[in-house]
Amino acid sequence: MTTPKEPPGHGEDDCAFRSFLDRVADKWSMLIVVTLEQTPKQRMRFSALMRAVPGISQRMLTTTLRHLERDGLLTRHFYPEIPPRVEYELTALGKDLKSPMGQLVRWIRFNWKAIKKARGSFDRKKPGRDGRV
Amino acid sequence: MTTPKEPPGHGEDDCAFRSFLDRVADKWSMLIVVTLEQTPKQRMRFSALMRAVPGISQRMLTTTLRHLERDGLLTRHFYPEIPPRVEYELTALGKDLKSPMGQLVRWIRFNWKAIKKARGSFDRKKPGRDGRV
DNA sequence: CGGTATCCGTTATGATACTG
DNA sequence: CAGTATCATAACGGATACCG
Repeated sequence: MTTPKEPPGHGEDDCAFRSFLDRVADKWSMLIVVTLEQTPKQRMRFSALMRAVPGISQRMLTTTLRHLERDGLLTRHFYPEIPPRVEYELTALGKDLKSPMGQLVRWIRFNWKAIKKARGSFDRKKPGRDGRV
Repeated sequence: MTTPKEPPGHGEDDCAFRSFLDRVADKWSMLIVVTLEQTPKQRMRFSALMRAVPGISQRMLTTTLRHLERDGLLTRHFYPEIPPRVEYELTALGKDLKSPMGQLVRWIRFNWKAIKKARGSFDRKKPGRDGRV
């Protein structure tokens, strides 16, 4: 974002808000937060997260975890053993976020069949306009 | 999404879920849905949305509205007057979504100062690692 | 194990110009 | 007014290789 143009009538506060929306309204961020929410131990190792969030690449997991750490939503616990062990845990702020985020994810899980159906009928009506699956 | 590669061990259901997450967990989608939620008339014209969602370009507004329409979250009412008038309104599904989505947006509005602060202290500790605003 | 660095194709998106 | 079309660019994100 980096304050692209500052739309008139809105200060940097609004722009900052947007940059957080960008971060929080992110697929991987959501999946990681709800995954950490659900684990009984409250903490998960890097490799465990990798397995728990299917489809994520090592690079995206690292990147997203750093962003979440930077935003104060989780903490990284590094144990310099051999082999090294790293555990991630939601902060108080992160635990507070898991409720609204979890609700949204649950909403999608519950309603995606309706969305799928809507997409089907929309594509049938307007074949050439937005046919991308 | 277009079913990119189907990560092993997960059916199309999971993949479909992801594609909806991608769509719903989107900055512009969220801002549009919560904007439509808040308008008293329940409906908004294209130009009104353009004004209500500061910073969005005409192209992104059109694109996002089409996606939301395709997903069955809003309906497009076209009045072939001169000049033409188009109004957008949340469907029942869209109105159902506005609650979890609104909560998330409200959470960010309420907590972004804490996030801002967290970012500041993180960047002070690790200057070279993730300096992007 | 838990990363980091790099390459590189795909997608997202802003700017601009044009139209019914 | 409410788009559509086109272009250029930035950002995303996967694959791969290497490291402490």
